[in-house]
Amino acid sequence: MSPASNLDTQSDHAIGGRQLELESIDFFVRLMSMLGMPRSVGEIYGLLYFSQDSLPMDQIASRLGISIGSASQGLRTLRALKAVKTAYVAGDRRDHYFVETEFRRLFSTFIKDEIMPHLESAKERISRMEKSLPAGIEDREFYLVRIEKLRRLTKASGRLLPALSGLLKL
Amino acid sequence: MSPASNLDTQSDHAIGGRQLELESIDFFVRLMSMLGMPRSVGEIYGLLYFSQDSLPMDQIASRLGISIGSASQGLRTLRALKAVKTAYVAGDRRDHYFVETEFRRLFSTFIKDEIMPHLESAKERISRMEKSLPAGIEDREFYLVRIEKLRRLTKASGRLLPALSGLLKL
DNA sequence: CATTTATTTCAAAAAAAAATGAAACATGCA
DNA sequence: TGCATGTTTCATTTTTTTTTGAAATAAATG
Repeated sequence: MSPASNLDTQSDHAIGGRQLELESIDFFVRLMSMLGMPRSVGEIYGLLYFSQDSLPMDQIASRLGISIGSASQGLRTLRALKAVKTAYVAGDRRDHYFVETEFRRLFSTFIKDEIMPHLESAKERISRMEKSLPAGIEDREFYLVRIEKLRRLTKASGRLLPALSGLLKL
Repeated sequence: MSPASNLDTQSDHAIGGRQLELESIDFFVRLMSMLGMPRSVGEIYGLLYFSQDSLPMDQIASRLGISIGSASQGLRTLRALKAVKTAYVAGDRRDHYFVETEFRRLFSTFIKDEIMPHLESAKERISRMEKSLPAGIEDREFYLVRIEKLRRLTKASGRLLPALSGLLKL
């Protein structure tokens, strides 16, 4: 049984071939999962990536064979990442979604929203380590050196990561 | 109930205070989980990070309150990442583990082993997309442009990521 | 303003990932 | 070689994450 057997086979118009669509979904499911995103998020982005028309939520759900709950949740995630945007379509009250294809911007949001907050709390945690170091401890130097290493790691990451998307010359 | 309530409270010698140890475990559990590693891997690294002596597997397991199966599996992962090394201890046939603290090297292995293979298969997938593009398709240009964008993304990532650890000035 | 249509929310179910523990396998030692 | 100690493996259990589906909410339309 093919992995895509539950994809809606109707409404195939305006799609550059089912095979391309499947490859795209596969591609982005893997990419998103590397970034810790659930399958449905990759599926949605993958579907939209090769879609010329923007699509409403219910069509996304039915084409992918996922529930509207998943689609709603997945689209929320993608909106937060600025990975999809909505288009107005005259005479239709549904939101129509299309992808942001500038990966540079996408990663930049991802780093800002998903990584930097962790780095912030890491800094606090390192301060707590220093405080929790008993006063008259043996080999105080050993512990201080290792704590300092962590501080340098977070400092360097905090500088490097936001610069990363800028280096991405696509 | 404290999150660390199942940590072994015996054999507390040679540790710079339980609090420091707990903060360290907490720190690395989060860091590793950002890299998609299971909790146990972070726990082990966190325990070893502030340990002056190298520790055998059974002590790691009992101090963390995890099974030896988990410890074995976690140490295998850490060895593969070159994040821990083993030390010979005279008169003891057990392997004794200690951490590699050069994060630069650690990340470099991580990128090479966990990311680059995916990039490789991504390239193949992009080629397949191009092939699966129907010959006489309308708006061929639209699809080709999007495919090309993916290719540039993988190219740029393939160059940037391996260079990353070099940029990490710690 | 009642009705239809679209979307979100969230408890429950399903699926996926991780941990356990015991058996199998190694390995050093008497 | 046979025993004892240490480690890995892997089927099972537990935990965590994701999806579902139905109810609640919101929002446009006649």
